[in-house]
Amino acid sequence: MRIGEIAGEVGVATSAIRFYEESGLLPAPERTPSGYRDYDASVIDRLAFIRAGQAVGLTLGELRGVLHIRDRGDAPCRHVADLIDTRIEDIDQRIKDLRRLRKDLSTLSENAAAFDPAECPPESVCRILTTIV
Amino acid sequence: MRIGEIAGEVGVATSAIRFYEESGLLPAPERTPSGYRDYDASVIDRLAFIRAGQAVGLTLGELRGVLHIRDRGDAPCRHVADLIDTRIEDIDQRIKDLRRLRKDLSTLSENAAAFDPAECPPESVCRILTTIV
DNA sequence: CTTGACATTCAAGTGTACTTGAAGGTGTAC
DNA sequence: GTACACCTTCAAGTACACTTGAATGTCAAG
Repeated sequence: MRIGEIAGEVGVATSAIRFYEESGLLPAPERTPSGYRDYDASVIDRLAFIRAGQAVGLTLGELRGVLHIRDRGDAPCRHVADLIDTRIEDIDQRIKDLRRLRKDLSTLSENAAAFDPAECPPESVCRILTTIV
Repeated sequence: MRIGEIAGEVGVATSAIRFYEESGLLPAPERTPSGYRDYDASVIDRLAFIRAGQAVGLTLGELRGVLHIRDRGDAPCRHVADLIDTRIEDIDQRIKDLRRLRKDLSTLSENAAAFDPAECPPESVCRILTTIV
């Protein structure tokens, strides 16, 4: 299969596929006599895996690690499970940070409603923002 | 005041200050006879404003907009209030997305615990991740 | 008078995940 | 035979907010 077919099948740009090859996420495929990349269907699973990993926020670097373990012949289950758990911790922290930020912004928004622009001194640029810090 | 003093005062790198000037967030300061930047204290408020804005997730582009309004002689209150409200909407969406992602990851993590690596077929790289998609 | 901390400019690098552009070759339908 | 979609490589660009490096100049202390 040519690169365009694969791309259409998986829903990813041909440039992304070449980029993944370049980045060590996909093996270099066979070539037709004229030099076109000639994939076999297995690359579709590999791309599906990459997409699934990205969808849960794993980086290409992390996915490359998983793929290398698989390519070595081992099952990457344990490694993937660890990545997922780390990801969960990251997300919990991110949500916490965002909640706090949201609270601050709500306060700012309330302050803003109560502010009279005519009385806002120019030297601090905008008092609304600095009321919280 | 020289750039290093300002930087120390506000807690920002000298390179960042030069970058802000370059980017139109800070006016070009006076120079000493030898060519050193010679700031007056007002730049400290301006940098404090930039830091406060960044702390609530505003981009330098947005802050530049606010500063330009202030430099035109107007009070940017209204504009800042709008930016804050937009930011709040963004954050609510982000939190929603992250919650959903977290839920998916929890499911994956549970699946992972139940998987036997020995029975994981190599062709899909790692079945854990693709169980959700 | 030299050392060392500080300053200057300009260009280029950082990280992430790609995309875009240039200049060209290939495959197939009409 | 020619149009047109598709493929190739390689370099550079994108967004964001800076940092780093090179080569050089300045200031205060000892």
